[in-house]
Amino acid sequence: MHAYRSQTCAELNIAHVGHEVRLSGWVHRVRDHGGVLFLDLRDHYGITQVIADSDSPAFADIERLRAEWVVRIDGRVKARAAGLINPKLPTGAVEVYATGVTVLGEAADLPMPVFGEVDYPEETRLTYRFLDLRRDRLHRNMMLRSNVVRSMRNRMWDQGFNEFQTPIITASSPEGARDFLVPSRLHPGKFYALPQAPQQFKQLIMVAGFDRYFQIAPCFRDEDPRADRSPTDFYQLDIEMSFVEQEDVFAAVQPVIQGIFEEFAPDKKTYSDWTKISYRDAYKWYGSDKPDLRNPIKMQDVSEHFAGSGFAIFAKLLEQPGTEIRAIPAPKGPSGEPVGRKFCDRMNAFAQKEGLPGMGYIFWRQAEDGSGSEAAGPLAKNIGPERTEAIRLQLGLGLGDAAFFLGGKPETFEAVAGRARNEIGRELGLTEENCFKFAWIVDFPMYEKTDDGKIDFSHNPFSMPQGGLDALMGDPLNVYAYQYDLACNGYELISGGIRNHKPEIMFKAFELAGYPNSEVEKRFGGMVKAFKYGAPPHGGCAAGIDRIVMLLADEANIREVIMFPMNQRAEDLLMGAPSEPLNAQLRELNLRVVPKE
RNA sequence: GCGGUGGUAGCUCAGUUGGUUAGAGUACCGGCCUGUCACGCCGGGGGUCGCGGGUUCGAGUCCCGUCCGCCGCGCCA
Repeated sequence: MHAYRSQTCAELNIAHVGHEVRLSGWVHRVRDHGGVLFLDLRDHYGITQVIADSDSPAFADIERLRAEWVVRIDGRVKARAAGLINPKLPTGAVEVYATGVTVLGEAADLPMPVFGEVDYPEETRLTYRFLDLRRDRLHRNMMLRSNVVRSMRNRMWDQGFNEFQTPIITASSPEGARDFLVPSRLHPGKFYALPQAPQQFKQLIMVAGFDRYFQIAPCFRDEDPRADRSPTDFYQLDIEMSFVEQEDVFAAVQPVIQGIFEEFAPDKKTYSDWTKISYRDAYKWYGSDKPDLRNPIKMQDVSEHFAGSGFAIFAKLLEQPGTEIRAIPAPKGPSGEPVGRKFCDRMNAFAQKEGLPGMGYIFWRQAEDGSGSEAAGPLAKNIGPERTEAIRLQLGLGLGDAAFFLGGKPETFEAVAGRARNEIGRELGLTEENCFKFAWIVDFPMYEKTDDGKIDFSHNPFSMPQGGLDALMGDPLNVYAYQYDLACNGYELISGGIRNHKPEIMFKAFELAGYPNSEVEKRFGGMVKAFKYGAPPHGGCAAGIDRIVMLLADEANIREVIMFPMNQRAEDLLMGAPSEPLNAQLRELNLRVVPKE
């Protein structure tokens, strides 16, 4: 007999009746009836009921077992009588009559239960992560994650991609996020950095003459977390290909991602028409570069109806250059309930909470004289019936529907309008459930104006500007990059681009952002050098694995799909990270800690 | 850094307009129980009501400050 088990806790069935077996696992639950006691034994695979009565030599020992002790049970498989079968357990037709028990590991009083579905504080969950991971939900999420990663690798290999590993301790590169620095012992005063992504390495791999690279790569960024953003580190399916255009990358990636969603979310609809939306349109229509397309609401420019109208606030606003009035249509939901003043006022309050002066609105209600619909709301009165009707027609709205209006320079209100769109779609029940809707967001602007009026990269500095060197000779703000994101249900799942592989275009691109050639040589020297010796056109992308698993597991928080996540303050409550170094360590590194303030 | 929200037993929570000794479930300890599978029944231990200050005859409750958690904003190409 094996030292610990002859079967797992999921294996036994009617065919094993009469067999002498040995099981090991955790005491999931004990039900002590005095003369007979039941014990649910749990391992990674499942649960098997163990029974002992007063005739059993193991009875006294089993009686003192408590939840989460690790035990080995010797016993005999019994068929359960017809009325005693538990249909909720895969092993529910049998039970093991215990003849012996060995305690392999006792458990102290639990700070939280493993049994049951009760929610408990995240701080406790993270401090005792090993207990939380025993619970069904996290255990399932982690297995889902493992299977997703396996499937990703298989799908990539099947398409002829090769997996290579790139350094973890490497050079800092000012790509965007804050670096994690690692002090160098051999070079006092110098620091390594953890990679924010294997970006430069994968491009070097292309220059090195390999093709179709991928890696399940850890990425490190020292930025504040969000519900869908892990602090410190996360994993990407990193991809790069040579001799490709944007469409080639899309064609390689879509089958992998779509296949993963179809494989692991069979109960949900995975849409296969991945539309392409320009970055500017995404903001205009959805107020976001990662729109949730399950929500049918599409915002529209309605400036013409307000220019010179009786609504002075908007009419005045429109006299300033670069301003627009945008409408968020809010058609009544599937309930058929009219969108009324109460809802409109609540959304107006929402906009004010988000820092805007407010949102004007019109809603179309049953006319008091019964003659069809009439437009109500403060805006309708001010602009008069003709303009109101023109707006209604443009937005395609009718009785029971409403529309919200925002004005100003679009960049000042677009993001809030996008969040309002989410709220409206959710509250009115317009957002389609149980599905995944994808869109490639394309044509990202290469540059943006910072608050102090300077030109800086708005996204990835390594992307190829559309139009090449020529495009960089005009207004930088009109330059678009071969750069794209994949949006799904309001999340950014993938980000990528066709890379800039020409040194002269690269120097020019950085020059426009205020980086002299010397700076580029200094910070990206390795890559620039490589580009001087025969670089192929190349491009790729990186998919957020944590986020993909999060969507598949139907979790709203990324920590639910990460084995050992940090808390919101980037602390590991279980391992006690970060921690203070020993003085000896600091001396060896020639470092001194300067106390704050 | 800013905003929202929360903090009461190991855990999940209740606690009214300020009013006696702060409750329930669960977990833990003890007793009873031979067919449970969220077993049941009886009893017991367990509290700095996040912390500090204030108002009051009296504060878990009201006021001020502060710390911590979560969510969002900034930030994250």
